[in-house]
Amino acid sequence: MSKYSVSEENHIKAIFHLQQDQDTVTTNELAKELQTKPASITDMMKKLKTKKLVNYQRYKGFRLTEQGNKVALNIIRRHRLWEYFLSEKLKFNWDEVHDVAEVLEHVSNNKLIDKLDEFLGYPRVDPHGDPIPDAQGKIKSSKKTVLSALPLNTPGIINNVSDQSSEVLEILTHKEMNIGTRLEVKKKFDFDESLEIKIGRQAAFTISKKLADTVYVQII
Amino acid sequence: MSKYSVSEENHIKAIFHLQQDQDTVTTNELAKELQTKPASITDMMKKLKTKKLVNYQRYKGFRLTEQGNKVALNIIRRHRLWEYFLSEKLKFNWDEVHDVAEVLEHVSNNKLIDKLDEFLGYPRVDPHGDPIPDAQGKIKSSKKTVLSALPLNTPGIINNVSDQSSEVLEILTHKEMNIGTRLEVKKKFDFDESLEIKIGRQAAFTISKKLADTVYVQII
DNA sequence: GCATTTTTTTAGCTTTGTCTAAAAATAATA
DNA sequence: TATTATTTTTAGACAAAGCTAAAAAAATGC
Repeated sequence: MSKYSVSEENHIKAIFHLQQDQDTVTTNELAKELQTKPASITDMMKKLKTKKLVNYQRYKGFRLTEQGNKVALNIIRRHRLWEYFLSEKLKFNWDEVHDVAEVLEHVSNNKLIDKLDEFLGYPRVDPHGDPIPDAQGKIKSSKKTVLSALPLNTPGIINNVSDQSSEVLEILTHKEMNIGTRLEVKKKFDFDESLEIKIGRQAAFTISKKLADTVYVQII
Repeated sequence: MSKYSVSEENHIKAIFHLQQDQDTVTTNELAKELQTKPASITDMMKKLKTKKLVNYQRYKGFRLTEQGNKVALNIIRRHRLWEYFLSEKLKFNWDEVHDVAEVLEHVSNNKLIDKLDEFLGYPRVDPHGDPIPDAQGKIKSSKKTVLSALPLNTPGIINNVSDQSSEVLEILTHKEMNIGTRLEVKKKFDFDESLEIKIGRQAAFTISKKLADTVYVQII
């Protein structure tokens, strides 16, 4: 597996994430995701096409090739292992790990990553509950139920948060909603779709639909 | 402390090392050290001068400013902490850590480095015995005696190896000469200045002057 | 189905960091 | 000291990765 530039890796990773819930990624979408201009995306797609990492025809959108997917999973593996390291070993808060891992993920030395994996005890999920691909790029995603769709009075355990921003993670921490937290939905308000949540024997509290859409639970 | 590019950091670090044993660093020397061309060095020196990191007048050589020294010590701190981490935690051999640390040293997040330092237990030397600057950039260098100058039958403990190449480090490992190893010089041969070394109760063996010049000991 | 809007691409420019070739300054030597 | 050799700098070019403005293609709306 050859080496790619930081910029190439960021493009590959962003396409990987975007193509999960759509069959083709557009120039504008990717430009928005990477906070860059559409013209720059076109240039990069041409380059990644010659490197056989994306399938691309002009005006037709794009997707990663098999090889592109492999590269993406490797980057994601590095990112999530570093996140786990920062959180478990260096005691970073879960809302601080993402930005640091964004830099560390580009240190592409496979021996380093495999030894880090071993040192960490082969963790299966990162601090946000996202699965960590193994050295072969295999990833097992647990089936996720979004909190906003959890039926009333059904106990669930938070196992994933889809938003990595410290904005969201700080609110969740403040409400004591962490990975592994067991909770139930006690009430749903039609007016604004907000939810009343109960954790353990604490008093119930209210969260917005928007926040509940970022949290995933496993029903137990 | 602002952020510098990888290339800028590499230039700063190289100047720092070169200026230890000379009062002024020349264009050609730095070009050789960084495996680049003299013309490129001139360009970079102009840039680092405007950033007040080097004192430089054309045709007159250069040195780091106070600020340049601070930046250099910070880079060296990062490098050596990562080396320690790779060696102690990830179980890399001491001849493998340098190259990986060359990349990791450029991740310039102070919180990361300070937390790494704490996690590692504030180590004072890296796997080659080189001192690790603290968060304030303070560095304490132990007085070093070069092995080739150690008097006969005087016990010493290896506390530093000045060559980071795996070539040298592999030979030393093979001869069981590591940081902390206690040894004595039993004989010196005038012809080629080679030395006969004795470690513990093993049989004595011979090493070349060139190798002995890379090893430093503390006399006990 | 044609005009308008939106999206995407192209063309050409900028910056960073490198290079080569030639010119200028300094150092070495006869 | 004059000449030659060496070192350093300048000038100009190139690749990577981004940008703006304009052109081209596709999508939308009446």
